[in-house]
Amino acid sequence: MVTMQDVAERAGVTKQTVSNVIRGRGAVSTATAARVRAAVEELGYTPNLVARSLATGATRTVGLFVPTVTHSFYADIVEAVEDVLDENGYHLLLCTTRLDGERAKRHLAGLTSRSVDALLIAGDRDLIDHLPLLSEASFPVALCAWETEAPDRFPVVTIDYERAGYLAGRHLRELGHERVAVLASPDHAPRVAGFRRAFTADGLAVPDDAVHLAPAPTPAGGFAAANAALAADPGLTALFASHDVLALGALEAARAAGRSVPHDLSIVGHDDNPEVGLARPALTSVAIPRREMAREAVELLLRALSRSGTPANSIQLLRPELVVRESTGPVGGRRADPAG
Amino acid sequence: MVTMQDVAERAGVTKQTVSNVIRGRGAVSTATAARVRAAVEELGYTPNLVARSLATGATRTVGLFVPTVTHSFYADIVEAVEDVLDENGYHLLLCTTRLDGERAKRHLAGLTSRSVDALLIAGDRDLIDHLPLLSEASFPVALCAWETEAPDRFPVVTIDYERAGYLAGRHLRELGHERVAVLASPDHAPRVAGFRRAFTADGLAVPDDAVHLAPAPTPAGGFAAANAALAADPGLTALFASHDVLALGALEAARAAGRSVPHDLSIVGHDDNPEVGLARPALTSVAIPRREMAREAVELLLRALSRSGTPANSIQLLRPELVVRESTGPVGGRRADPAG
DNA sequence: CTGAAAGCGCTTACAG
DNA sequence: CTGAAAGCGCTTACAG
Repeated sequence: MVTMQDVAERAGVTKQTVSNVIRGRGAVSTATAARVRAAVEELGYTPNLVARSLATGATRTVGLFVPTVTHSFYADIVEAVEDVLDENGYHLLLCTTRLDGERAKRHLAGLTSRSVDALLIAGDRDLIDHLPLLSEASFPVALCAWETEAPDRFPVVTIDYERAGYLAGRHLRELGHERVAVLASPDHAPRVAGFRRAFTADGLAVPDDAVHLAPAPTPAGGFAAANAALAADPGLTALFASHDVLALGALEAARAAGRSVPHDLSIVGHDDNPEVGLARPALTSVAIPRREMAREAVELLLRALSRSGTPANSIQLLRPELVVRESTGPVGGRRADPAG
Repeated sequence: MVTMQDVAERAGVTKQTVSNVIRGRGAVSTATAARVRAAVEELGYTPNLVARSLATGATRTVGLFVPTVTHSFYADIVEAVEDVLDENGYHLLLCTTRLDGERAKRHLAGLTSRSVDALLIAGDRDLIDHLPLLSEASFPVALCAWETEAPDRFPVVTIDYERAGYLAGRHLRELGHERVAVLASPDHAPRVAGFRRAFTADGLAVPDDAVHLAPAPTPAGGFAAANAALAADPGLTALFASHDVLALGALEAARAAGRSVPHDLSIVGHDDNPEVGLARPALTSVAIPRREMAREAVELLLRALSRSGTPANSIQLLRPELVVRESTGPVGGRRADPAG
């Protein structure tokens, strides 16, 4: 491979002049610079980034941990992270942990070995036990998409999940619903709490036994939970699913039970995944700004890097937004009027 | 940071003895090794991978280009690639090109600078114009998931897409269908050709005007194409969609046209994406072994690396498989008999 | 504006 | 089985 030394000889200068020209630093006469550039061109020189990293101590690479990339939520995060990185001349080292704590730990150890300038961990509970390993890390670390129990050692950029649930609840309240149930995943306590708050704020309550845990975070799980909810209280007029996939199952359950949505039953989801717009009826859902969240988290990291300091140990909450579609309507089963 | 030299001093040896112990190479007495290991432990030493890379010339990192990660097809590929890499002690540098040729080119240049040991490009037409840059690459490069015009300079691991289309066609033929149409994306010529071959093989034909290009690779695009197909030939008994998303739109179109699937119209998709099992009726589709394909491609690369040679310039085709579900049935609209 | 020196932290032959 | 030397290809002060 052609080295900086080769270019230097070709241009009749020393290698650090070449270095100066390439980095655009230091003072180099335009004539010399031109000669160097010509030599670079002729030789097809391209700097060895590994050597540069060893000299500078920076790899211009950021590590990202996500549980998986097969969910649109994390896929969006990965792409948003990559966008910010790209804008700033950084590369992305990706690790999906896939419910494998050992694997997560192994990769963590690899990254610690100075191959990464900063690290972002997106909602990755596979890593929760290994996070202490990072407290001695020599590079900035941040957490994002963390709904519960974020270790307070690291800066966090996440969603105001409690408010997300609240928005869903308030929407249902505004439509007049009083008897409602929740289909929830175990990890979604904050959004469930927010949902309930919207009712207690009005002097109502969502009793504990109206919260139905889904056996799995899948449509089938939502189907089962919705059936359970409907069986427990046939007088329900609305359902909040702590995740869209559960809501999709709930739509099925409503159909199976002969209940028309939203006339006989309103359903609100959470996350606003792309597929929910395709459901019939299109699902009302709480949209959470995933890409913005990812951007903020990376920018926090990059800021820390440029100040060569540790990031402020803060927690930043992005605000969710309710997206009203067709699956929610006023209590009482009034048909919507097609004409405006 | 603690260095190898620090460990050596602590253990009372020289640094290359430490190096030997860490790499498990060279002959070191068990007593010395134990002392070194103790020193490593006490000091919390972790080797600097960048320095090692500079010395060895290998980064143990493989680059992967994909168009996006938000499609389950590519998400699966990314995870499969990562699995193989992880099993072999390699890291993943990910680049999603997102229809941005300039960005693709920029990243390509970055990787060329010796920061990667090998490169895998998965079905990425954003890079097609920049592939020549890679012909001088000093590391092995492979292509996978390439349906058309794969440059014959690089080894390719892909799907026998022609056969995928053929399987769809043969299935329909076996069910007795003769008047069929195709909903296609422009990039899917091979699968369309395979589909047509199943008919010409039986002395029938799928005329050119029975191939309808979808305006977009979305359900809406499939909907429009299916409507066009049905309008052009109301006597159609079956539809082949070159991609599942189009098939999803076709299901809608059938519903809108008052045609029951599969009784009045059979529909076959392609790719066997996870969501098609959730469609109603569940979609018959051609499953393509994406993860296996990705594994093979990475293993090819890794093999080349261990032989420190260039990979054989070959093309390897993985075989697709038809998955029959509910959206296809015998021609003639006979209702399926629920009892065995 | 340009050049000589030292160093980043490791590994690779090669002596002993 | 262990150590002294050279080198991987850059960058960072520092003279001139």
